[in-house]
Amino acid sequence: MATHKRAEFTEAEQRLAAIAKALGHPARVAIVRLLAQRRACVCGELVLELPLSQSTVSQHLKELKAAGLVQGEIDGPRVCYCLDLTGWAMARRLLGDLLAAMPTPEAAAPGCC
Amino acid sequence: MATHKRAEFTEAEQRLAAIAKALGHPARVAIVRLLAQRRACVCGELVLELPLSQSTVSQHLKELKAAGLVQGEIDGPRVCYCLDLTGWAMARRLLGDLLAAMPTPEAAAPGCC
DNA sequence: TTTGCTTATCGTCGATTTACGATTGCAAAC
DNA sequence: GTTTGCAATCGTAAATCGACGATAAGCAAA
Repeated sequence: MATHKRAEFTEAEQRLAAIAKALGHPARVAIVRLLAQRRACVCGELVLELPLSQSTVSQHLKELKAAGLVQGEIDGPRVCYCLDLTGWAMARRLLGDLLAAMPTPEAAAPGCC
Repeated sequence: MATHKRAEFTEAEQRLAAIAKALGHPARVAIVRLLAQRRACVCGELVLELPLSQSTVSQHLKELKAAGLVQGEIDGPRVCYCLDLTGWAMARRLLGDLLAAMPTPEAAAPGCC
């Protein structure tokens, strides 16, 4: 099998993978969509909008926060969540780069498949 | 905790999540990048380019195939892998939709955070 | 047919994810 | 100082993931 190239993975690859992973669950896609929709920051309303328990929603929010896609600020007894626009700018850049590198069906590649 | 809305999740949310999940690993990002780079379909060369064993690479390819992002054709003793352009068109659409729904830092939202 | 190469699959292991209820923590209101 | 309400965390259980070596399967050439 020869030896590996041990190239490990690029910083960009890991960042992109982390963002993609954070979006790799329907609930988290739904959450960011909800946050984008009502620009005003909802908090526990998310629980009412989702078919999940409060603790589960809290965990998903934690992962989105870790991925840098969501911010949370304590606002009195409740917590105000909203999108982390800086993180989304990064996501836009990384995803855009990847998609730009992928050929489109129109520009059919001369490849074998 | 009131009762849930039981909205479950949209078809689009699930599709997008599946695609994102497939890209949620650095190795798989690296694989699709390699496939885009050398338009000609590489096969086991991927193993040489990645710091992973043959079986692991095969599994990642299987997941990418399941997500509709990669195609494989048997070509004699080896297998010819390449991007599934139809799948990438879908990915482009779904990811584009999501990113379009997200506010940019310039268009600062009047929200609370 | 047998050999050799390439890829897929099996079996396994530990780590991680997903989900939930129960508990804790915290800030405001009483 | 209590009480109330919201959200985070803990603990847990089932499922999935990521990785590997070993083994099987497929095809071409010898």
